[in-house]
This record gives sequence, C-alpha cells and structure tokens, in this order.
Amino acid sequence: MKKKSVTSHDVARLAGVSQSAVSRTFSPDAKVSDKTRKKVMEAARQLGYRPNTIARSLITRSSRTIAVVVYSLENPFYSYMLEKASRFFKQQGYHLLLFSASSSDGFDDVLDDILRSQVEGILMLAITLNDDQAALVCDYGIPVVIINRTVDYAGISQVACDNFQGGYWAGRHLVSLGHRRIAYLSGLVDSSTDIQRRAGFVEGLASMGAALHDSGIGHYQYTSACQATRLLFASTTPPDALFAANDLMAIAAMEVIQSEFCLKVPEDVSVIGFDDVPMAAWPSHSLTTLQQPVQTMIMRATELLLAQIDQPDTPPQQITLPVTPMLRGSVRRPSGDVNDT
Amino acid sequence: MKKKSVTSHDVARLAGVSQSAVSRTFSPDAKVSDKTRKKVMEAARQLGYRPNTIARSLITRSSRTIAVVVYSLENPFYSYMLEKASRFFKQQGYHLLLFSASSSDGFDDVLDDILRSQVEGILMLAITLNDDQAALVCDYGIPVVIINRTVDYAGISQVACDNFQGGYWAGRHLVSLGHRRIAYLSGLVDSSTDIQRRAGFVEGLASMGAALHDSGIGHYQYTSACQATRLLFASTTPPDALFAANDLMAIAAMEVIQSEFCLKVPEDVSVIGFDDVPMAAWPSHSLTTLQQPVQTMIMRATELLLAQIDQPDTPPQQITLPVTPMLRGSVRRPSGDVNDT
DNA sequence: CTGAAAGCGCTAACAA
DNA sequence: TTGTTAGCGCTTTCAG
Repeated sequence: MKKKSVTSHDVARLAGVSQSAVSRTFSPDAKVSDKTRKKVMEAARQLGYRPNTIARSLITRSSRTIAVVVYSLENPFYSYMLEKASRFFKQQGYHLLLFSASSSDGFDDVLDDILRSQVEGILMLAITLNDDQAALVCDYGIPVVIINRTVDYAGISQVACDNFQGGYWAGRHLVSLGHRRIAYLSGLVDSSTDIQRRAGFVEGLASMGAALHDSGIGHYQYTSACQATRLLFASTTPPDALFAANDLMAIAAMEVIQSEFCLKVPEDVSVIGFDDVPMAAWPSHSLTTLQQPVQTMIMRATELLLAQIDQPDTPPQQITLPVTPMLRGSVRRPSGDVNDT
Repeated sequence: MKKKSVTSHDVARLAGVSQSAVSRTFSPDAKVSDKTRKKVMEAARQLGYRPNTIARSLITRSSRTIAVVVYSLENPFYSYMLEKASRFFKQQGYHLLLFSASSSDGFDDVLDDILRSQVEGILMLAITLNDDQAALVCDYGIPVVIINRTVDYAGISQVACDNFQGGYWAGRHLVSLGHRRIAYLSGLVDSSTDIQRRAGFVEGLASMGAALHDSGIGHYQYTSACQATRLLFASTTPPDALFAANDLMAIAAMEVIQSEFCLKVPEDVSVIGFDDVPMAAWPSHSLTTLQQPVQTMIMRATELLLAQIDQPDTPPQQITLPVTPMLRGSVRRPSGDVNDT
C-alpha cells in the first residue's frame, strides 16, 4: 500500500531520455524512433508507469468523458440503455460519468456539477431540461442528447419514439376489441412521453367514438402503479381495459388485477403497455405492448452525441422513431371483423 | 454555441482582485473577507464561471471520483446497487465513473484504464480480480471493495453474503419437502458465489441424506437459464425441485417449466432462487428465495471504501452478511412435521 | 486577509 | 527524431 506516483519524469530519467519522449511514446500519434520507444516502454514497465489522464485532459482540454444522467434504473428499459451506452462509449475511448437526478427540480445542482467536471457531452435518459438549463448548456457549447423526453429548445438534440402514434394505436385497438370502460395509467403527468402517449390514446379512442373512462397515476414505478390500479379497480365502474404508459406499470397493474381483484387478463381486462422490455415477453406476463427500438435509440443517440463533439457545427437533431405493436396475450382476441389501424 | 472557457483569472480581473482570491472563494474552507467574496461571486456570476475540476484534481491529487465496475445490469439486483451507490457517493461529494467488464479476461485493459483515470477507489459489482490484478491495485495503493465475489488476496475488501448457508438452507428445505430429484442451476461455474452456493446446497442435501440429481448452467442470465432448464426437463428423469443461483434464473426456469413443459409450480416442481429481487415478490412469480440484504451490502461497501480512502491505514475487511429465506409460493407446503434448519 | 509565485503531470510548439 | 520551453487552470505556500 505504498502511495507512489510515477510520473513521466521518472520514466524519462530511468530511460535516459527527455520527458517529452515519454509523452510521445504514450501519445496515439507518436513520432518516436523504435529505439526510444523501446527504452521508454521498458522503463515504464519497470516503474509501473501510467500516464495521468487528468494532466492530459487539462492541457488538451478534452476529458474524453461523457456525463450520463439517469432518472431511475428500476425500469430495465433504462438500465439496458445505460449498459449499451457504456459499452459503446468505452469502445470509442470515452469514459462515462454517471449522475442520477430524481426530478428536474434540484437538477440545477447536478447540472452545475456536470459543468464543472468538464465533460464533453451529456446524455440524458428520461430527464429533461428547463429553458434556463438548456440555455446554460448551449452557452457552454456542450452537446446534449436527451432520450425519451423533449425539450422546447432548439440546439438540444433528442431521440424519442412516436409516442403519440403508440397511444393512438392502443386506443383504437382497445376499442376495436369491444372495450368501453377504458382507463389510462399515467407515468409522470408532466413528462413529455406521458403527455404524448396520453394525447395519442385519447385521440385514438375518439377516432373510434370512445372516450377515456378513468385514469390513474403510477409515476412509471411498480409500487406506485399498484396503488393506482387498486384505486382504479375499487371503483363501482372498474375499467375493462387499461393502457399503461410503460411496461413496468402495465405489469404492476396485471399483478394487482389478477391477484387482488381476482379478475382475469385478458378475459376480464385487457392491458397494454409501452416499451417492450424483455420481461414483457415472458410467458407469465405476455404483455401486449408498443415496442420502442431501444437498440436503435441508443445507437442514434450516442452517435449523434459523438458527432456533435467531433464536429461542433453538427446541427442538433430531433429524432423520432416508430413504435411497433407487439401483440401478446394480455389483450382479448379480436372477435369478428374489426378494422384496425 | 460559443466555446468560451472562463478561468479564475478572468473572474479576478473583473472583480479587481487576485486570482488566488477567486480560488479561495471557491474553496470549501475559505479564508476570504465577505467583501472580497461578494465581489468575486458577482463577477463569477456575471461571467458564468465554474471552477475547473480537472485542474483542481491535478493539484490536489484527488479526483473525488470512484470507479464502479459492473458485470451486467440485466440483473435488477445490480442495477439497484448501482443506483444506490450513485446516490450515496454523490451525497459524499464523489463522482462515479462507470466501467463495464464482461469477464475478468480482458479486464486487464479495463483496469489499466481505471488506473489512468486517477480514481480514488474502485467498487466492483460481481466481478473479481485475479492475483496479478489485485497485486497491481494494492501496489497503487488504491482501495477496492468487491461486492458478491471473493478474491484470495489480503488487502482487498469484500462484501458478500453467506452463500454457503443460503445453499445449505435451500438443500435441506427441498429435501424436507419430500423432493428427491433435486437439481441445481448454476450461474457462472467459476464465480465464488456459485461455488459457495452450490457447495452449501450439496452439503445441505447430504445432511438430509440426499444428493444432487442433476444440474445446468444458466450464466446468471435469463435466456441462458431458459435454455438450461429445457435441457434439464427434457430428461427422462426430470427434476422435481430446482435451486437456481439467482432469482433471474429461477424465474426463467419457472417460465419454461410452466409454459413449455406444462408443469405446475409448486405442485409438480418446487423452485428456489437467490437474491430476493423485487420481482421475486410479485404475485405472478411468488418466488421462494434467499434474501440478500442489498441495502446493507451497498452501505457497508460504500462506507468501507470511503473509510479506506479517507484513512489509508484502514484495514481491508471481508464482510459476510446473513441471508434470509423468504418463503413464498414457488415451493410446496411442508406436508407434516419436518424439522427444518 | 490578500497577492505573488511556484508548481501538479502532462502536451505542444519550437529549436536543435 | 529529439530535447527545451511554455504553459493548461488551479491550489498553496509565503510574504506583505
């Protein structure tokens, strides 16, 4: 447990070369003779030398670090993204600095923290920026890509899915199945995804001459969704179909519906989710849901971020990807000829 | 998108003070007159100044950054830990640098990367170090805490559960329930957790006069566990009880058993898992499992790491916490008087 | 309490 | 190709 700290000087001394020779040896685009390099490498090995990234960052003004901000990792959808992002950036030679933020209140502090850490880009998973925050980051000239949340600020990139369309499909599908008491289980009511999914859903219902029967709020979380479901089904006119703003809540709802209200899915109640997390396909859930192309989303987001870092004049983009309905066992089978979108 | 970069000099100039005054103002233990501080703060605000963490780290030789290495985030057990760790360290003023490593092969590169980044501590989730790696880190004097994996190297701290005891309980419990064709579903056969759980299990069986009937390997993953389960149950003498090395695999097994082999859990097959991830308690799984005290584990680990950073003479510790059997619906009810451990 | 000066470990001109 | 020389933006003595 000796606190040493081998510097390039030490290596230079041992190798009998200048300190810059050492630096060059450890620089990607070296211009060093093989002889020098060999000497340096040997000395470095002997001393256990490793270049100090911090010092390097200070002078090159590039930390090769990305800040990833997550809201919660409870949802496998985001832990999957995080994992993928981690591998992608590592492969590109970037490090990931992980931040978590509960809400966009108090995010000011987190943002301040991020800005001090000299990251070269920010990837936000399901978190948004308010106008001041957006202005701040833009002013700093640091690229941001927001996944699954929108922000009304040109200059900030975002990657999301067609939430409206997904909601719309869900609405029409449930009506087409003959449901009439159709409820919506919100995530966070002020999140853009929730707003869009809900709007699409309501419009989908309307397009079939139906309307929203009831709704609850599940905060995109399991336990909260269970609670909301209890409220919904304790009503004198409980829903016969439910569209939840994400899979985690849809599954929570199914658990409550089946185990606490002794209703059957899909016989008594149809349930549709959103995301298509791996779990949704497990036989015991068999959740009909709207698939978001996670892989594509994270790829587009990470590539976009890198592009903006490498070429600061790359224009920010708002990318919207299509969702795909995944028909599984949690909704009734169509009874007869309904023409569905 | 202007690439500025306000330094303490700029602030000093505007505030009409020296650059050191600015530095002091932004140092936690400042010794600045209120008048100066006020001037500095005003100038800083005006310019949007934020101290450069990198420069600070270089001179203070402390990055206030912890490296967290994860194996996979598919298992909610670890994504939960990561989230908790993130919040804890943030609260302590530390940043988290996220690394992922698939196996301990090729971990050399990751370790090299970590060492270069001047982190002050390393937290490893379900990944271990080989002797060389352990020696290397110790030599660098950088504290490491390994969660859920052991390493034969004094000087490295580890936090884990009594895996042997957990396996032992599972073994005895299944036999006591009258099972005789008892199988084990391995995670990664060379992981310490798997080795210990299996050993405890086998010994538990033996203590009741039973022996392992069969086993499979599920790599701690869902899909792999499904595959292993298929093999196990396609046998002419399929198991009537299964102990899986983690919950994810136990759930995978139940899915396959029920949906593909049309067997009932627990009537035809009893299943026991390990971890007690939140999902295990969901009614549709209702998995009997051995609870690891995640909260405690992560607390102990993070506190230990911090202690070792703050006081380098803090001795490394090997912490083993007890596991708690959680009896749920995935195992038969005891039929008669069995005396269980 | 404040400013001047000396670096932290490294990269990047510039000369040799 | 190499060594020499300036710093990167900050903290930290050390005088004043």
